Amino acid sequence: MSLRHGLLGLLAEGPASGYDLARRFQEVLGQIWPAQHPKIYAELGRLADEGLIEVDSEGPRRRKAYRITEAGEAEIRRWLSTEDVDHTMRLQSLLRSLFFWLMEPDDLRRHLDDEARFFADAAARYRAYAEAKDRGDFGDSPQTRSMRITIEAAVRIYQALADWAEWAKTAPK
Amino acid sequence: MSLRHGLLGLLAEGPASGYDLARRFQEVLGQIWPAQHPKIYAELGRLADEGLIEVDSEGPRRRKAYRITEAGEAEIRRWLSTEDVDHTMRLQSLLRSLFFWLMEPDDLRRHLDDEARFFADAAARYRAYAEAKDRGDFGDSPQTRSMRITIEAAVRIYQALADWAEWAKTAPK
DNA sequence: GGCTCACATGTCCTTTGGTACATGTCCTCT
DNA sequence: AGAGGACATGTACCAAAGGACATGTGAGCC
Repeated sequence: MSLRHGLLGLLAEGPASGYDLARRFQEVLGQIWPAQHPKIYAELGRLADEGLIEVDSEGPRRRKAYRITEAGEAEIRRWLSTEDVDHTMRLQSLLRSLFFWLMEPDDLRRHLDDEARFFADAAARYRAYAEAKDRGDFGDSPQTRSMRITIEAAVRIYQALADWAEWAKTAPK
Repeated sequence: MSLRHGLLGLLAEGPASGYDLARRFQEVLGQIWPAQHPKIYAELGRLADEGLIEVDSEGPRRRKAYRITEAGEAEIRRWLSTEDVDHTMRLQSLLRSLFFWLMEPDDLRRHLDDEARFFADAAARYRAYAEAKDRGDFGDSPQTRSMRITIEAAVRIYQALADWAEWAKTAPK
């Protein structure tokens, strides 16, 4: 359960509403850490109950922005420095690849083309994002520097998968 | 829900018991597609109810091996060729990297060392596996050729992440 | 003034994943 | 003969994820 810590971490950057957080999850973490708004609102409620965050302001359209508390900041730091990292990935593309031998050659080629395109597009998208950051489009705070590191990981993973899909086309059937 | 199709795919290679399947999931797909035995037995029951698999043989120690049926093979093929791939990954390492700015430099360095080591070890483990396959240690069936492709993906992803962790150490804080 | 759209928050229900617990069986070693 | 360990299957429960549905609000435009 690290949605909890994902929210705390984002709130450590500054106050935000559930809506804001849902959008940030979607934009930055799209495929890498999906989170739907129902889960986010529910978790925010729980975090507030436990005193890890508190209501910062209420705005128009029932908007409710939260702010991290000292207890919350202590908790996210504790998580970052003492909890073990969960390294599971659950990549459906890899699970499927185990069963390529069941596919017709034509289907497989099409599939690998689609996969290569998808991963190359994703890599390109994150690469563009990285370049914008390097140009300074988003300023140069510690937060953006961390984000730059995250983006770099995304670029490298997607590029590795794109290369893999291309390589797989040449592998003996 | 692709545990279902993971099981069907593995059973397409030949009859196996829940225990066998749990071990194969653990060995080959360890971090890439974890599955606990309770889920596996439950899913096997459902697959049998739906006629996608059937009991092949009963052995000592209550062992029950299943065999894929024609309907089951049709279903796995249908899944492979017509269902969209789910590309979500949920990599906790990347989520955490967003919050590196909250960590003390010493903690962060230690963390990146651990991450680099973990990913490099994983890459090495899969690389050794790949080499054994290339030497022909596991024969040369279509199934092992598909497995070789899966392993190649694992090698590339883990290597990319290991390189990333090393790179992150040099990135400006 | 009314329409539409983005903003904003939530409930409810189903599926999936994971942990704990429980049980039975055969083999090997001492 | 007995102990321990790997083999083998399951139940029960809880946490997490995801989709469907519902509702209210302010801004901009025609």
